[in-house]
Amino acid sequence: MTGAGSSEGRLSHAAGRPRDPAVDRAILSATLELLGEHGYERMTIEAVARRAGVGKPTVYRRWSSKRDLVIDVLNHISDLPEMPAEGTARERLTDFMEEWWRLIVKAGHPSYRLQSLIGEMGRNPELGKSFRKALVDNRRKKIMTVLREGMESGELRPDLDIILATDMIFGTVIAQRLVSEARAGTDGWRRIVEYLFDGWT
Amino acid sequence: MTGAGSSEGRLSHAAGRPRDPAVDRAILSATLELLGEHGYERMTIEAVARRAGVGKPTVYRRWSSKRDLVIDVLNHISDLPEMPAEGTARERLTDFMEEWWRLIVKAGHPSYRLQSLIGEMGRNPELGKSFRKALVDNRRKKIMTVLREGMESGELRPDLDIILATDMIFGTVIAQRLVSEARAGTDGWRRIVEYLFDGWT
DNA sequence: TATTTACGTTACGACATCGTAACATATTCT
DNA sequence: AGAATATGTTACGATGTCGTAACGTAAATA
Repeated sequence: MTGAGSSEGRLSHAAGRPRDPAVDRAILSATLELLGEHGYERMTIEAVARRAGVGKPTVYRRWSSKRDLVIDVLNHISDLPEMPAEGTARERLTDFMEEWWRLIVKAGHPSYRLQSLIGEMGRNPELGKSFRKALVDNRRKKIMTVLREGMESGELRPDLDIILATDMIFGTVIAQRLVSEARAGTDGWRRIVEYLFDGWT
Repeated sequence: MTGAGSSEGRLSHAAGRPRDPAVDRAILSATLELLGEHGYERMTIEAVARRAGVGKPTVYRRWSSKRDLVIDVLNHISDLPEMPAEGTARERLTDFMEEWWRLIVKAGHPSYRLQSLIGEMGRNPELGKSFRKALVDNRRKKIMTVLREGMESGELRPDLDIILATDMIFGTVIAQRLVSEARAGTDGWRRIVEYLFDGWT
């Protein structure tokens, strides 16, 4: 199936009206927003076209199906923030969480409304893997890596259950977003790391 | 709108075939299972009827719409586990988490597959409140209460951000279920409390 | 200017689901 | 036995969405 940019194979610019890349971007952007707002089932191609300011055939000219369009969108999703390379595990995680908060809560980027699709991973046979890749895998891997390095450096207890510890960070973000609706304090999720490293007592 | 049991208003048993309460239960049970498996949109009344072993008109005889049926199901959902009344905050939370784990992971009760619907709360205008009530409110309130009591008793730091702390517990459970698919260790989520009270260092 | 391709509008076929009608049968009470 | 209600089967109308066809217009190149 072809996606956006399928004209790249032409060696020279043949006659005919060239596709407008801005249209591609508008469609992808509209899809991202509506996916977050409605979820996969409720989102319609008609709504995507309207939001993008194009006609439905224009969408189907680029993507052969609704499913392909959503897969393409999920594949474009940013895996920011990056994990800082320098500093202690605590410092790196603190900076990471603050930057993550900045992206999600402060900037309100549409891709970050996708946390609400977290349940689709295990329930949507068509797109489960794409959802997981877009929403979970990359950031979770970064967190696990820094925790492992913290254990190796003696900064964290050597018997830390890494899977559970990673879920504690990741899950807190999900709960803040979906349950408390990210009316998080102004500390940019730094306190998550503080509570986890120092404990509540 | 009438739900199951609407015949209760009859003072005496008039002529006619009485409704079978087992049919009510079969429908509610089938709805719970399919809701967890597929989510609200993909779940169909036809599939519910088939799973319950009844005809579609039998479902619509009791609930006037798909939405009413799902609301009824969500209202029936158990808010177990109970929070133990005795002991320190740590002991009570530890027992609570272990019992929660027992219900969700060990017993595999269908209602506990509903965590995957956590995203519906903010996205589904018809049922958002019902989802929130069924999936979040009661247990979250129990956790917040015991944390507050721990602060008052001096067991927890007096400046603990209760909302965030509650989300740390609640979110970890969500992540364990949806991300790590509850291949939690055999310690029944006791370690969550240990990590949160003692910290990772 | 002619040709080629993109585009939006409109309409449509195919399909799925919601919810209900019609009806024969089953189950209860009077 | 008759009346009343529940039930399942079958079919259906209404509606919505997916995806596409037809067509006139726009935008590019030859």
